[in-house]
Amino acid sequence: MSKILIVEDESDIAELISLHLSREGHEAICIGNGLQVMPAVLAQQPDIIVLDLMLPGLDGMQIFKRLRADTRTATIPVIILTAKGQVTDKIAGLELGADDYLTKPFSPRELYLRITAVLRRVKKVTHVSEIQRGRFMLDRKNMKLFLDGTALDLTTIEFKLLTTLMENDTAIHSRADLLRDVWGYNSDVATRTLDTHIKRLREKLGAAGEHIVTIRGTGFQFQTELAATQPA
Amino acid sequence: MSKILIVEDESDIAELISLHLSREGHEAICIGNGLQVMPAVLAQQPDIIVLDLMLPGLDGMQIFKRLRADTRTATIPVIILTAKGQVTDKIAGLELGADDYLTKPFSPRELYLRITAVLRRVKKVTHVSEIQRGRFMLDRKNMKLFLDGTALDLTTIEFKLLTTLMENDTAIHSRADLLRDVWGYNSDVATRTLDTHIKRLREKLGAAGEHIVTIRGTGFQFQTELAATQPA
DNA sequence: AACAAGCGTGACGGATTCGTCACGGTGACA
DNA sequence: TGTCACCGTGACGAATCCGTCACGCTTGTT
Repeated sequence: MSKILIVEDESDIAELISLHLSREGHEAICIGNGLQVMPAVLAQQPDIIVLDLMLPGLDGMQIFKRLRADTRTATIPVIILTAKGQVTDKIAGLELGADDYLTKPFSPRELYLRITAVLRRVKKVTHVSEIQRGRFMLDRKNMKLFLDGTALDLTTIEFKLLTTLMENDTAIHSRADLLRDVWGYNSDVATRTLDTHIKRLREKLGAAGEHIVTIRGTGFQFQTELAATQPA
Repeated sequence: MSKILIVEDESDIAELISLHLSREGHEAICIGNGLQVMPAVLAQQPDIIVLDLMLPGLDGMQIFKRLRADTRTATIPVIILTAKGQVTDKIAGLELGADDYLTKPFSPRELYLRITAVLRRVKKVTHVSEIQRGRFMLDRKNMKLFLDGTALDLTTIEFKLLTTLMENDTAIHSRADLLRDVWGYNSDVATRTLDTHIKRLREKLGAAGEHIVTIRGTGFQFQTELAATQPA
């Protein structure tokens, strides 16, 4: 559920949009130009704004510029509505930082799709869950490992094993810990499975496999910075 | 809040650490080597011990071995402090079961980070990478789905598909969107793959599979709250 | 009612994944 | 130096995963 502020003077259009959006589970608030837009935005804190450029009083573009100038509202996504003829010269709106635009006439469904698309895009950006360690970057969302910028495909277990190791670099992960965290084994079982997967990980990492260090008799450790090797 | 026992003879270092840790909301207790370590540990029952190996009297390593030998203290995490030069020969500490080590000089912040990392690992405190939607709870970390509290195993693709759907419930995900987000397909390809995986997901969800709704001609949608079905 | 487009479903086979085992190598310690 | 515990590695087979296809059903339209 998202809160959507609609700035539109034609009340029938506003109602139509609002009805459709609320049916899809959103909260739609409509205001015309008679009311001040900026105070309404600050009061309502909408997730997204739908702005008609063809407002009779203050030019819609002026409102838009004001929204972008104020730091409190600059990050709120805006979808612009224009009439058919305005399109070309008003695409300037996009260059000013609008997230999308729509030309009248349009179907409520179309607007809805644009809104959800924009919301998804915005929310995705702020929802990144990544682990950065030196040359390594773990992308949880896409279950990928980036090594020096190039993507590597890992299997489910490999990914989880590496994630566990990397989440606490500098920490030693005992065999029992890893078997518990990655495999869910409770009791300490004697198995070579862990070793095999460590090996497969190191293989995929190539030379960078050295970052997975064996602590003999104890377990394994991910070292972001490799200890300097003594030259001969 | 955790209780941390610091075994350190240099009082200024001990105070610095203690001050920093207490500012972060922890309870820090400092003792030097003049006092008996083992009795202090047994009396205080700390959540974690920070042990300086460079104690003048009894060797720090001896204390550490004793901590590990006693069943009452063997499970308490220990972070070892060493001077720069000692590193290589003292890594032996790790093999004896230390959870982490730090070489002097170090910043209090660094120690704090290590401590919280170890505590998190031990306490199994998981990150908040969870999505809650009605009866469903997605656990990103363990790639599991909890439905009404019981865990369901999903395959990699199934998990990602459901995650994508659930991240924006109320949004309709077009076939093209899903193929792009889950499979990484760029162009719109005609395939039944998506349908097959939707079906497999619904199967695993059982009756709750109804939460995945088909929007004919458009795509799919995850509905946290099912629309009321009209009785006959 | 007839039709077409869109969707659900079962089955199949190739590909991947993963646990296990045996064997050889390596480091620790006496 | 000998011994032993521990670790690395290659191979193998079972299980799973997953894309594809054919076919039938459903839905919406004329």
